[in-house]
Amino acid sequence: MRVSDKNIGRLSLYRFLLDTLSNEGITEVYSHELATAANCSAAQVRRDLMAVKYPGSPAHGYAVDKLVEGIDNFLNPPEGVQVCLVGVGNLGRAMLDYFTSRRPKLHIIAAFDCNAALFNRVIQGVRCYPMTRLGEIIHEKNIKVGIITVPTDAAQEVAELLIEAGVAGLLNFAPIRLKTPTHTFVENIELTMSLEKVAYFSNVHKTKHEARKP
Amino acid sequence: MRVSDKNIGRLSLYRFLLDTLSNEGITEVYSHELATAANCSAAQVRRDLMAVKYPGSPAHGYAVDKLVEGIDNFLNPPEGVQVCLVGVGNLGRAMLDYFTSRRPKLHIIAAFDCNAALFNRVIQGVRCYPMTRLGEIIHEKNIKVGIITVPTDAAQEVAELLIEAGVAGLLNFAPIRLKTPTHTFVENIELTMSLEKVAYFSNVHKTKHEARKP
DNA sequence: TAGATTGTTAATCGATTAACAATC
DNA sequence: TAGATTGTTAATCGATTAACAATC
Repeated sequence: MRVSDKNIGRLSLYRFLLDTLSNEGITEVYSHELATAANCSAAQVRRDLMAVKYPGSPAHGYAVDKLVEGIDNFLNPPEGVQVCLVGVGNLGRAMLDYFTSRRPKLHIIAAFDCNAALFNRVIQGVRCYPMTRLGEIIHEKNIKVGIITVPTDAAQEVAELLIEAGVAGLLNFAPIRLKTPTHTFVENIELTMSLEKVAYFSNVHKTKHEARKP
Repeated sequence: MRVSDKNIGRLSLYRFLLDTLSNEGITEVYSHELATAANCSAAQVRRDLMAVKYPGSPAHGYAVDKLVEGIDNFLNPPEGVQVCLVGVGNLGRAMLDYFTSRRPKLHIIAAFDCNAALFNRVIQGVRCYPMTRLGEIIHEKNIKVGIITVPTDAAQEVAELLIEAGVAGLLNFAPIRLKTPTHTFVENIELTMSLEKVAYFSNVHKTKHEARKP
């Protein structure tokens, strides 16, 4: 089975729903329960979970804790993925806060900024370094993913520095299309698009088109 | 033609690309140029633009400025959409900053927080009000969209207050699935999913699956 | 005119779901 | 066993693209 962008997205979503169930003390879950929560069919859930290769049982469905483990192992390599963040402004701090202890195998282990007042400060458990040490630290700590939360003007330059230093994937919050080599994976967070979707599908437009959940 | 979530997303993306072209002083654009930039086919672009009903010309393609106008008119109602934001922490401030003057017809005109130190302060041109005045101000200013940037624990309660007050669409940054009535449109910003995608498709996994841009 | 692009339909492609044997 | 669910394929559905007449 080809594993697509959408499969990964749904697996991440199931993972999140399973966390919620786990917190409620629920130990078993059926495909149709995850389907309801994720807004898709039970067959879809079973199909997605096939990629994870964690088998369910006709009698008991899936064991919540084992399934979480299975999805984690599938999505992230066992040794974990080292992540850095560039741009410790409001958005950067919010992201350091957001990602703290959300996934055991995704570690933000360094932040970079050009503001000297931040050097060596620890924010949300992450140490802040000057931009000049970016290449050195990425090499040393084997960082493979970079989160870009710098102002738009600086984003392209930062992307190039990160790629040059050996990062293979970027999560980009700046509203520009980064020019990157084809072997680099870029995920753009398109916030304007998201707000525009909400504005469009809110009943403001009810007269034109029927609002619906996609 | 049915207008789907994806169409709206791409239109918003074209809109963004056109802004860039406009800044470079380019006045005409062909479908295949937008297609290259948006990573889709020229036919896709032409098909999407049909919904906008702004006609191109076989000789000159599309006029950049008119097309921007056309997309704006299509995506947002002429009178504009009033938006509020709840939760003026790091993320809330970052969003107030981000959305400033990005779309002429999407106006963030109020922010709410329970921190009394923020009351009546103006942040990025947006006045901050106490939560107790939420219903009153949403009515008064005819606000139809709410952005939720409060901590996870408070998100469900805030969503209910917003919907109660008459908001029709929500942009939710909290990592939970909000329980909302079916007539409310909710767009969830799934940041963990996004980071997980980057980690997966980065060459960390090259041995398992070929990394690709979706 | 010749060449290129637009608007639009038919064909294709891929993703989702229905269905069902195997299993508990 | 009977009833429900899993894993998996075939059928369906919807979105994307190829193709082409109309147009500049």
